Amino acid sequence: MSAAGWLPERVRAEGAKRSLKSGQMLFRMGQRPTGLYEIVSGRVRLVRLDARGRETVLFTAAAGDTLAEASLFSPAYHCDAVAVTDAVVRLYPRAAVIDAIQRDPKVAQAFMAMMAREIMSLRTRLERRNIHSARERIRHYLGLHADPKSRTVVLSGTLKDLAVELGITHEALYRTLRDMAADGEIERRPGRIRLLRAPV
Amino acid sequence: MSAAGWLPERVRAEGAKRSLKSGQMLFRMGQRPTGLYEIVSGRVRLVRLDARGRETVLFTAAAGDTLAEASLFSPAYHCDAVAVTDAVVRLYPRAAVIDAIQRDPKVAQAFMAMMAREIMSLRTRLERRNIHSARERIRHYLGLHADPKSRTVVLSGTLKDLAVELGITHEALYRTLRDMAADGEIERRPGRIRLLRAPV
DNA sequence: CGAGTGATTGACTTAGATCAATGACCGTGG
DNA sequence: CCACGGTCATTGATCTAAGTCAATCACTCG
Repeated sequence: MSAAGWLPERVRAEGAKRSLKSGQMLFRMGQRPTGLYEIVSGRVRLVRLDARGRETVLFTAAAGDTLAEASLFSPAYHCDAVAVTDAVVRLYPRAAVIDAIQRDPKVAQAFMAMMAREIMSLRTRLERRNIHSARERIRHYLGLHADPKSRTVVLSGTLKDLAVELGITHEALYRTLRDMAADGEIERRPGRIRLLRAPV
Repeated sequence: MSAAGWLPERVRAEGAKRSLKSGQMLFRMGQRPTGLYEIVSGRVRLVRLDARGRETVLFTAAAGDTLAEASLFSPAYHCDAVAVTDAVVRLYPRAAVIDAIQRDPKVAQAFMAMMAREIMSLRTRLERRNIHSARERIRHYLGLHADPKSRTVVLSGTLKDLAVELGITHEALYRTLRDMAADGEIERRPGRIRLLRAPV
């Protein structure tokens, strides 16, 4: 998770929770950034007006995601943030975060490591989206998330969530899993999937 | 670009070019990281053996991409890197990079800002892949890449490259652009596309 | 006990992938 | 200077995997 585990206690303690109703704005383009947001629950969208004047979604943040890291280094928000569900966020004040990073090399190091990991993860997820076949996409996901020892993937959320992550409909996911199980490629148990053998 | 423009001259000068033949390994999982790679030309893949023992692609790096940032903070590579075309990379030694980051807060700041921007960009590209319709995907891209004044997108590469970025076949891209032009939504000129009016 | 959601399966439709062919360029080697 | 091989751009025809719509069952929760 890109949760703010890298932040020192001192700063974490300053994190102020804020509740948003669905549709409510968290911040607006052009405003001076107030800090780093962490989504506690619900979903928040980063939205920008494009060249045509239409709203275009840059990113939909869900629980655990961190928002507006880039704004830490910039004098103004480059997009709007609006809650798409009722949501709770935690705000870590900009000054406190920057101060912690500059004061303590350990914190800076941890912050950079976290961002580097986030980049890796995003690149892998993007790579997965280059795969056209649903089955291959599922294999890509399972192969990388299975525990090497037990060859088992513990599902963190629902199958519907997984379908969203994979970029396919939940129906397609159900059907493909069913087929993979029928082919003896995987074994299904509630909340987990076990890889059985290499496909033909 | 995530090019290493944030690196101080001193370190940049130490960057040693290395040429790879297609298929050649750049580094292997488990090895001690040597530094930060920047792709000059060609393509290099990050590959890992998954739980099933199959090779799974984590990321395909192209010119301008930076490789193995995460390994800067880790004692061993977590995957293999192999050239998929003849390629040229530049290596910035690990010690020099880390030293520069720790010595100069400006460099650290720039590095963090670069990573934050990279994260934003990746998230936006991932968001785009959630869009199912090819036309909407193209709109998303054009809307965000058009110069707001001229409403014009200057294409950096070929249309085939753009199709890859969008995750659709080049045929689908050609056809959709043709249709959008016919509908008066865009205007095409060699190497650039101009947004005309909001779609119905 | 309804209401709400996840899981699952069936039927039907379609956007986009695939396969194929053509013309425009472009560098280059004889 | 030109023919040849290679890539890009483009369009047509065809096919199919996956999306869409819809219904059912199992659960959980207040």
